[in-house]
Amino acid sequence: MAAPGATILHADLDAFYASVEQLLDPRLRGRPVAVGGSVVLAASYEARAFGIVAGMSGWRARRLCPALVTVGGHFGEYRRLGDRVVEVLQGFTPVVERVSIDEAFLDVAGARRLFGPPPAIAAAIRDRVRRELGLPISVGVARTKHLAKIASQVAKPDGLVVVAPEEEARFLEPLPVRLVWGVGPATQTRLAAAGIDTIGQLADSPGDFLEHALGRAASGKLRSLAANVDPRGVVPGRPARSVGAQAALGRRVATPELVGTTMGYLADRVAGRLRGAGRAGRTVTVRVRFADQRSRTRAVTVPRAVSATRTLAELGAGAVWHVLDEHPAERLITLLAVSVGNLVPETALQLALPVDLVPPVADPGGCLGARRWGSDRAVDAVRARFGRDAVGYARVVFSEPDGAPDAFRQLAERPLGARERF
DNA sequence: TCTGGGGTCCTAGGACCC
DNA sequence: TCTGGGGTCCTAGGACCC
Repeated sequence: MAAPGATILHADLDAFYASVEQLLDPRLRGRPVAVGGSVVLAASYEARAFGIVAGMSGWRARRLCPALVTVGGHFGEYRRLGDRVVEVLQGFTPVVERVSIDEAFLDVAGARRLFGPPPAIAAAIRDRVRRELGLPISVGVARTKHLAKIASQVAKPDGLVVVAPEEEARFLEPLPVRLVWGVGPATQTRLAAAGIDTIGQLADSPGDFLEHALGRAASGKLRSLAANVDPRGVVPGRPARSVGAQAALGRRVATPELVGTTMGYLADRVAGRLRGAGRAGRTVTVRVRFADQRSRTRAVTVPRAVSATRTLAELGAGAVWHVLDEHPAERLITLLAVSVGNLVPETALQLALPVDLVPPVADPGGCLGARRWGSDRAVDAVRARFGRDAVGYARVVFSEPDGAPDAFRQLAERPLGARERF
């Protein structure tokens, strides 16, 4: 079998939010820019030179760089420009897998006849995104997704790196293990303790050592990187496997009112997205974080998939109380989260079930859910016309002035299915 | 002065069935 | 009845990524 050749591209916009801000306001170009308020969501490369990184508190960032320009963020523009970039990519091939708002894989194997060899396509993409949208984008080209992603990281900022098949080993050898997908701070520390800092050293270490240190899956992933076999193809439009939402609460006493209101708010968000995508889920998982930052999760799986707001809120609140009852000494909580997994398409059949077929109590997602689903649909329709705030739960409880804006939440959301456009 | 939110995948153990 | 093996589903927690 012939080698497939380096046809996988990973395209990654550089310091995306900050670059958009510099695009919108020319006065910001060349200056250290941070997007966000109390927390830095993104930092321009000029700001990164001062050691400022995403996730840092705004307070600390300003100490590191007094000249830092902090901007609130134009979240609608991020989404619009991210979508435009994807349209540019899709002009070269339909095989585009979007990973997040600012990042995508492409397989250009079928595009060579029209647009030339993959490195030329990568260069053309960079050129068009720069000229038509005014944004810097880095691209990695290789035989596998994994390697293409590493290549784009090496290419940053504003660069292009092509890894030819015969150069793979030499390319990887000196790179830090941290660039490997799946190696985070914990694994990096463990490897460093064993004297392993580079991918080359990793490739030279015995397989059973890796398996012992990292577990079967992670070591297998590393081995396949070293051998450069990556079973994952580029899959356009992979649907999400779970949908969730969380709310930080400060330090609050867990009262029935607090739990009920918060779960209502979170269920409203999650169930709304599920219905918007025509999906429902059977497993509801909640997370409770206590004042000491430790958290507990609890999951319940119901026979019939749920997408009604009130049903989800009730299941979630019940699970939260299970956790709280198991920790009677701790009454201060700092965060509540709910997530729905085991997703299935929401069929019309589910709604058409006769109301007297199954008792509602035994079937939280079904018949009772059907009636609720109808009123949820009415709310969805009003919101579609007049906006989220037109009807529903009082959001004012959760939108503290310097908390994450609602638009930012929506940016982090991943597409659920065909009906929900990214 | 330790910060936000939305996800994926893996592991390990238990329940249950054949 | 006991022992063994295999498969599936579920739960809780952790590491990691954007």
